[in-house]
Amino acid sequence: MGKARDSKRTQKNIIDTAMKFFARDGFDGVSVDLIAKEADINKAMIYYYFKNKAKLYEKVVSTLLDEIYEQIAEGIKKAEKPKDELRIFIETFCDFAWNNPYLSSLMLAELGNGAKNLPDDMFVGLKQIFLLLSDILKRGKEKGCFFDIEPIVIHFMITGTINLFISTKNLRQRVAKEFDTDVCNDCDEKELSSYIYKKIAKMLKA
Amino acid sequence: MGKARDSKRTQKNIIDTAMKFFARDGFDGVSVDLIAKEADINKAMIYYYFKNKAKLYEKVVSTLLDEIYEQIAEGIKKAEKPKDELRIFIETFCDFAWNNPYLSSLMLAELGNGAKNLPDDMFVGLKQIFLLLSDILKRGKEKGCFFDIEPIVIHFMITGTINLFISTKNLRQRVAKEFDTDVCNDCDEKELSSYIYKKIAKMLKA
DNA sequence: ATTATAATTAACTAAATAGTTAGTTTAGGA
DNA sequence: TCCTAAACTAACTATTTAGTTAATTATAAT
Repeated sequence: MGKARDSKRTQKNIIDTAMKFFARDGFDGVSVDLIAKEADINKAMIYYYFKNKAKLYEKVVSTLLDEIYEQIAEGIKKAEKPKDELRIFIETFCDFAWNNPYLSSLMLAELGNGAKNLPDDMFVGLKQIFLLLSDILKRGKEKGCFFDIEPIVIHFMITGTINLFISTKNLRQRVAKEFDTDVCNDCDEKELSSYIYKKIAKMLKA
Repeated sequence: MGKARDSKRTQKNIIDTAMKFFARDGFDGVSVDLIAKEADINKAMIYYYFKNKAKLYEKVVSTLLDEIYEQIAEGIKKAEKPKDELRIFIETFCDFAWNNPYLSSLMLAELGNGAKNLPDDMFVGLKQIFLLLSDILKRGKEKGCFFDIEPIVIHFMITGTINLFISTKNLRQRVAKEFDTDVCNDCDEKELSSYIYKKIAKMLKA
């Protein structure tokens, strides 16, 4: 029944549980005791494998950022034109965030507080994703298909919109129930990414 | 030397100090003891005026949201065409957030965690700001100047971009120092808002 | 089977935390 | 001047927190 010792599994179990609660309540909003209890392991195991709470948090964030970076970088390879690269960037980011909703909360939290929970050499993960888009935009500019580019602003426009949309899923439902305002509650990730791509592409045209 | 008793001033002092630290460290990242110490008042005064930590936080958030709402609503009145309303919405939001940088961190934090620190009747403040923009877009659509609108997505695009840009000021400086990537560090709030307006306006055109 | 080592546990500590309480000071109106 | 209510303080409590420790169990190689 899966109670045999298995260090890999214990570690994954801790990371997954920690991710869930760090995303919901933030670094300071979760206690190590709670993570241990929810993961159904002894608290000392967290210190055994991750040294301390901060290191566990780093592991959680870097796990997510590495994964999404890989997926986007992989996807872009298939593209030919900058416009396709842009579309794939948006689609892949959206798809990943949709299926790993903890990413959006964690990214917003870290960007919102100046990455204060991440050590200097760790927020590189955030930067790498930005550079991926920045390069796409630069190539597009050189080839004459994108105009009047401020990469960091465009980056926030795309990733910020997606992260906010995904992390406010419950909030938007509350709004829609109490007042009848359209807040795209039925919208799925394909519709979201295609709308954003369409709009951003238009925005960058000559 | 301003040590005379003055309940209004004490309360403002508490709110201002709390705002600063809640914005930097989040609701769970700040202790009431710290706020009291930094505000140089007795901790019991916080409970005397605000009942508890959660209520103080609500007061901080609603203070900011009410102010920005008022400023935008006031500004929009002067506009004639929907395009001007949109421009003023962006300019005013940008201007306010630039001069009250705690707003951006707090908004991102609340949106990122589903407003879990706000009671049901309080996230209305967030919604009101959205409705302001939503109405502008609706009017613009009726008058034929805006096309293919998803108000909530456009809202996140505008406010998300501004909030991220402002709350990452330090982060962007770190990035720019270590690697030479352009992340708009010299950009002021006028340039930011005019760039965003230009891009969003183009995006919404027929 | 023995043994070394990796995985796991229960029980602990010291500090920090939100919130309370009982009492003291101050200002302003009667 | 005296009285009252509002403004303020110091010291406290009960709980939670991150992190530790010493002892125990399982595993896999010899």
